[in-house]
Amino acid sequence: VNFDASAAQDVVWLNHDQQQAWRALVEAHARLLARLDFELQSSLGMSLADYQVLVHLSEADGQALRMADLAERLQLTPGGLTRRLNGLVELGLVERRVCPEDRRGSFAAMTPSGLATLEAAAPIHVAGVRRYVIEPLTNDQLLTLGEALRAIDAGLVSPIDAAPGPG
Amino acid sequence: VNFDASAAQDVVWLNHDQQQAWRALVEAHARLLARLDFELQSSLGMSLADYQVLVHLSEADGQALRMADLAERLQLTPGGLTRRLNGLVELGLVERRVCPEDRRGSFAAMTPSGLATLEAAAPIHVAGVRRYVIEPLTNDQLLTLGEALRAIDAGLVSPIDAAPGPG
DNA sequence: TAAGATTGAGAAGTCAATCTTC
DNA sequence: GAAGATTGACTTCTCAATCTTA
Repeated sequence: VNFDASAAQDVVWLNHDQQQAWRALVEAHARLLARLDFELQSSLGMSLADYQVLVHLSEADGQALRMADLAERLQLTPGGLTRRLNGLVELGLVERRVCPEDRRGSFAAMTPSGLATLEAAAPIHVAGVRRYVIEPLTNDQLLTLGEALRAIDAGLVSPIDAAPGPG
Repeated sequence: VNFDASAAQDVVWLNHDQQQAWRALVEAHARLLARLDFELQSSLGMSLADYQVLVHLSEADGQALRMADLAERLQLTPGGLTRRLNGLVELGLVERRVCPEDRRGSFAAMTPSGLATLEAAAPIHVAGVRRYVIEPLTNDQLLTLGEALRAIDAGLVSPIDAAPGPG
């Protein structure tokens, strides 16, 4: 590991490659998600955010998840998920169910209409991912991209309690 | 859930590696930016969004940029930039200047206080980028990550006019 | 008392309309 | 009329407070 022991005190700047990689992450991500959202929106009137809810539900047992569980997968706060689900419930794509074993909790469950909508949206979304993420990359680049991003993610799983101090 | 191929004639699904890379991009990015924002917020009371404004201004000639130019670099709409700048102006970190050559336009210019704030924030931000992006990766991974993301970005520069048709 | 979900208040962005200047 | 910037109305999220059940 390339560890500068004085890093806590001395600012070590970013070299060119580091700067480029970091900025590319921010910029490419923003443009990519905007494009994928636009394509779903303009073809089916559906947001990428709502699509993601249906994707996660479709992968769950019984196509239903506890609110807290779904919120974690979507990286949303509880309040945020409640409000996002309201829209999906009004559209009839998802329904709430009481949890029989813990009546504080509730399930978000995909409806048949939600499944049909997901099946209509998935080809459009996947085509976008292929077009903008898969096709521009070599197979090697794709593999390393995934590896690198999972390594970054792994370094972030610790809870946010405080900024790392010099100790 | 497995979708019937008849639901989408020419849809080529994503294989495991493709799926992993795409999801890692979304999830790692979200966690990373949340963390970097949190660290700036908790140490200096500054948002990552405001920090980005100062960074772009600091790199410009005269440490000032036209609003439209700055909006494009930040991937913001004109209205969004106007509102973000309001906050920075109230804090005294940025000021508006009339453009002498085209009085429709205006400049966003960094103030001395803005520069001082940027210089205080930069070490914190850079330390976060190093900690969460640079250090978890090998040098080779970092280089390929940057290459791959720039390739993705390059495929997205075309204007958003319509969803790509079957052609 | 605490945990799961929702609600009120507010932050920060978008879109469309507007005002000013070209 | 068109371009640069701002504003009004709205969307979608967060945080903190609340309500319900464990």
